[in-house]
Amino acid sequence: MNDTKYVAYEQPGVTVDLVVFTVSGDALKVLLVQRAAEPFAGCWSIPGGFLRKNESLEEAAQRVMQEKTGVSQIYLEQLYTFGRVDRDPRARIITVAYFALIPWKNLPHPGSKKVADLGWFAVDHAPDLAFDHREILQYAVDRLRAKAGYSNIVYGLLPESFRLSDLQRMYEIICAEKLDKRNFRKRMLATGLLQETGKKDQAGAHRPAMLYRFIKKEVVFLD
Amino acid sequence: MNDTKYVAYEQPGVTVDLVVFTVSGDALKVLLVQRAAEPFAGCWSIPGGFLRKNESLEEAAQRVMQEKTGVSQIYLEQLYTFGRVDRDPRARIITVAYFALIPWKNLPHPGSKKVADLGWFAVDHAPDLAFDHREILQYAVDRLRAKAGYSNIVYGLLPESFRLSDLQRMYEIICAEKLDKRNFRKRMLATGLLQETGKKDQAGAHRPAMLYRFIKKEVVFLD
DNA sequence: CCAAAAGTGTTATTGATACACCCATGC
DNA sequence: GCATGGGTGTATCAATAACACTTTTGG
Repeated sequence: MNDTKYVAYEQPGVTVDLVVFTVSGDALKVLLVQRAAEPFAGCWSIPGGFLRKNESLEEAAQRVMQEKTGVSQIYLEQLYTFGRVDRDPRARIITVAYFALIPWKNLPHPGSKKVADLGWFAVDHAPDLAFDHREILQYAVDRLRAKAGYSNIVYGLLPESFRLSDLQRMYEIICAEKLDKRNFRKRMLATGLLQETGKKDQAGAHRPAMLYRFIKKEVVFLD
Repeated sequence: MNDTKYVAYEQPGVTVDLVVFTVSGDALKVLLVQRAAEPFAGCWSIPGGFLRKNESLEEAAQRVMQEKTGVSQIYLEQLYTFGRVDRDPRARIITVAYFALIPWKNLPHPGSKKVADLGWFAVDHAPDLAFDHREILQYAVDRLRAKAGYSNIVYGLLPESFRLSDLQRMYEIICAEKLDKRNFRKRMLATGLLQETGKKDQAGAHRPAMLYRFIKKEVVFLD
């Protein structure tokens, strides 16, 4: 870094935007906020906020997450930093985008809440978005899809314990392709990342399923 | 993004830092600048500069590259944005780090130049670095090594035309492992990304080598 | 007893790895 | 003629992909 002027008033604004994913029903969904003020009043957008003096980028992202969903300590990953000169018509703003994964069941009021101006949208049927948020969303979806293929990242979308068929459903929904049950189970169990809980799920008129949990609560690259 | 205050003087400074790699001899090297002023005066650091009002992040990175090496239009990729609160003792600064690849032969005065306060260092023997630049460098090296494995990214380190043995050397130096010549050639030619130039290199007391070029001048994922 | 999801192995195909000799040139 | 790097093919092994039936439960 150079020692050019440390004049803060010359500096752009810095925000943190959060692409929050969940899976509910049979769709990958993203959390959006309806804007109240101009520009783009009434338009949907990705939730975000300004970086504060005494917090790191990661802390800002966790704070925004907490403010919007009431949930903390979830999986967050820095995605990309967007800095087109005219991306905000009011002022020069650069935004550090993060993406987050959260199990549908862990959300405070699953489905019913409909807090004020927040909404969950299937990523394939999202409305028009403010600013360059369409681009940010697309970037996040691409990254999630890619990363699902070579990591255990989907653990962030599942509750503490789950059936192998739940896990398979996550992969199928995220990557939008059907998988073979036997090969899938073989491969997953071979990773050594899963552990039987000993408990069995019982819901529905069929044979009960063994419940599993992830041994590591962090992203690991497979193979 | 929220509509909280657009007060620029509350905002952190934004810089762009550039981890510039090249391969020379048998080592992966990085470009460093020796700092003149405090803090960390005399200490080596990653080159960078403040983001200007009328340039995007990418443009700023290309400008810094031009300023430091005299080279433009090279492969640049955004790496990560670093924002620890105390990463700069003077003021709150967040930095968007990029990494760049450049063929040793394309540098203005290969080796001899030694422009002022610039130097090339083997990444495995880099000196202590200012600020959090050690962390940034490590992040860049990890990314380059990983990406070499599943993309054609090394094209950025080679001149327009090159021998297959040059290409193999790049992989071996970057990933620090020896590769089998026949398997390597088979795999590379199978990607369909290489094209014979028709010309042959002639340098040295041995059979001349066919020169190849990359068909695509962009990063492509393999397999 | 019927519907619905759980659970379980084998074979075929494909891709990855290991490995050694002859060739063209400059000196 | 010898030293130097260029160029080539095959056999083995490992990973992946394709594929169908039996089990346990609730109603």
